[in-house]
Amino acid sequence: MQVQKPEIREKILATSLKLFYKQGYRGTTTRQIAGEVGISVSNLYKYFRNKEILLDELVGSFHTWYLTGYQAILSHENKDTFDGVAVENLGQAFFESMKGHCREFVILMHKSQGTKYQGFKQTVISSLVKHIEKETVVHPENKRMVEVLVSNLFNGLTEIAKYSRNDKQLSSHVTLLAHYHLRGISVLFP
Amino acid sequence: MQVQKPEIREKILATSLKLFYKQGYRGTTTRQIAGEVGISVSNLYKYFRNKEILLDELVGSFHTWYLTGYQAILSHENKDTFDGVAVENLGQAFFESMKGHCREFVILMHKSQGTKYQGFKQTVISSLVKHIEKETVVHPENKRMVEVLVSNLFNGLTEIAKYSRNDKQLSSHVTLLAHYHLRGISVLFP
Amino acid sequence: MQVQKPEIREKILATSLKLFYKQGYRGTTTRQIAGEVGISVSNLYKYFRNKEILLDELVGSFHTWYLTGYQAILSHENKDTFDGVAVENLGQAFFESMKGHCREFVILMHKSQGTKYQGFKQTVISSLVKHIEKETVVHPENKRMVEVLVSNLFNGLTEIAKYSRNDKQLSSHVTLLAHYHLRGISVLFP
Amino acid sequence: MQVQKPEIREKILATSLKLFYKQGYRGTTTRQIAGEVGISVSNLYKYFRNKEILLDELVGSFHTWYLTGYQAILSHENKDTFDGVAVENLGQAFFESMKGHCREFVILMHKSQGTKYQGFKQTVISSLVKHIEKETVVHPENKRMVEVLVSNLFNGLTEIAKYSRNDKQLSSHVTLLAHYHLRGISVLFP
DNA sequence: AATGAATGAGGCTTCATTCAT
DNA sequence: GATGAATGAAGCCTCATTCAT
Repeated sequence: MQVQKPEIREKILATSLKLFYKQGYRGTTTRQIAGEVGISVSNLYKYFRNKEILLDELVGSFHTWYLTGYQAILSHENKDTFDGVAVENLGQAFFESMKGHCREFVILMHKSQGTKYQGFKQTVISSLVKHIEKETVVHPENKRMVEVLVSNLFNGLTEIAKYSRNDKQLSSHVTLLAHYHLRGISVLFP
Repeated sequence: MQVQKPEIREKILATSLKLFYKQGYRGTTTRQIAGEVGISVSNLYKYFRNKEILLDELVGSFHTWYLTGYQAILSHENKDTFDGVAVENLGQAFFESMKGHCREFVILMHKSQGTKYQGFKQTVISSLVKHIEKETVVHPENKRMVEVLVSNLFNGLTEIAKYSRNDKQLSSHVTLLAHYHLRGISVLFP
Repeated sequence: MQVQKPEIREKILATSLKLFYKQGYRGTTTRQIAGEVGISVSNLYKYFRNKEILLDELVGSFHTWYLTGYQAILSHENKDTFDGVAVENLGQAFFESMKGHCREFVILMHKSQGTKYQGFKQTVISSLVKHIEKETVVHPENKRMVEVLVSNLFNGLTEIAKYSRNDKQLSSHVTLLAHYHLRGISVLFP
Repeated sequence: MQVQKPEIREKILATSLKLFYKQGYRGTTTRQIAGEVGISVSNLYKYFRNKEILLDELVGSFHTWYLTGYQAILSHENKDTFDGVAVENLGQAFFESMKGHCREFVILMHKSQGTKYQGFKQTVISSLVKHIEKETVVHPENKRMVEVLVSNLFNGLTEIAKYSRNDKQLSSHVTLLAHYHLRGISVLFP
């Protein structure tokens, strides 16, 4: 509850983001974070009550925001979600959802084993699957396959998020991915 | 030295497979394995010299076999690989490569962080990407995207492996995935 | 309390002797002993209640016998000790004391850390030192030095015991050592 | 990273020295060290990365220094080794080599089983034996005996090291030992 | 506000020993 | 008489976390 130096706070967050992203939550040590920041471990705990809260600060609000916007899309109230921009299509929607938060997205998707966020990937996949099943008649023996393709969609998004260096690249590759996905998906609905 | 009672040995292997599969290698403790099997931790070590060897027994031979057959496919000597069956196309090849070893495949792909197998996923992806780049002219700005799509292909295989209960399902879904993939990939080569 | 096969019993003893001699008591494992004997560890325990008792069987009687004869020598009742042979001098006495039991002697001297025999070396040294001090006037500032030389004497005996392959060699080298010792010791009593 | 409170660090070193000295490296547990120091085991590891490093800190630099000076003596470049003092004879040389490091010497000689230093004793003995054989004609049947006497020499040094409380005592006893040794050794060369 | 000191819990592994068949 | 199965205690080490200054 004391006045903390914002620079340090930010540096801790930045370093944690980098390390969680590279090594995962479990694979990253408080000692390592403190070491790279250049402070003592005990000082780290002055800024963040514990390791999980660090993760919360990094991805918590994005997590909430993402799920909210995501649900909105799925329930067709999506005209104005994701940062106030009207989303016209899948590619654009996903681009908006990740823009500026690629590392958070990757952490949530692939690097949160052992935390309360570990179900994120499954959640977003399942939601979209259910949505699709509501909208479309899915042949029972294809149900699993729909899950696979949705998983693939998010896997692709995550991979793109990993290397994207700017919005333009992100946007164009996500669009490509959406096309790839949509063209491919027709396999299931001949 | 001595051959142990198969029931327990098998139970350990089955339990480890289940837990590694669910929580990953690192996320699974010897205590937990022993606990679920219903034996003491020290007894576990009578059956398997250490934790990594448990993983070896589970995926080691599959790992070797997979990489061998995989290289054969990539170098076009693939007429008779993967269990002696002639493979006519991508779907069939991947089906043959996973048949009967779905859980092993999943563990190698997604659950081997912190072991000598941790590079498996990257290896199979990179190999295929290089292969594609040799065979096809890939526009530089699409290179990353090829990686994404290959990653997607293997992600799909892994997801299918997760729920497949019999060869027929596995075969048909892998084939579907291959079609989905090939149809979708045309996006990159308009 | 069942009838045990003498061959196995002997083989266990022989193997333990060899291993304790080579690696020390602590450095030798019951598994290793059983393995080299070719029986199960649990069977080993049918023959010997525990690891320390194994050591007892190997060196216990020699230990008692040694100390008895040794005390006899020190108290000048040594005319007929050590295997019924009259000992005329130091070299002969020590030869008699070790003859046929070199490995036991070495184990007692150097390889019994962590057992009730670990004080053996210190005991024999101290006894002889006290004896000398009773027999001779030792200048106070030389007292420690007497201990050193006695320790040296036993160290030499142990080293000779390590490589001696027959009684003749043992006898001659122990005699040499005694001469070396006696000639050298005069340094203290000029 | 950080410099620790010297008191505790020193207390750990002192306690380890004492315990290694008394019970050997293997016979001493981290629990025991921490217990005697009055800290938790985990705290011990804040000061020393692992058990072997504790030993290194205790004897490492002495070990290097000793072997260097020792080789110098053996190759007759020994006029000015061991702390810059010209050594005129064996006794003086050994005194210089041990001065101020008696406990380290003892640990290296007798208490380092199971560590990288375990060959020290054999090394110094073998070196000197080889040196003697180069300088002198040793009758084949006496070769073993030379080894025994050299072993005895170092055993004596170690024993003296064990109780020596000051340089004067150390010096005079080492000198006495050298005389004892040289006078005794003439037995082999009559 | 910052840090060195400290720790309990838990992770992997080995060992001597017991038990049921 | 022999053995595979089983175990508790202990060993080394790391980690997230707390406390006193």
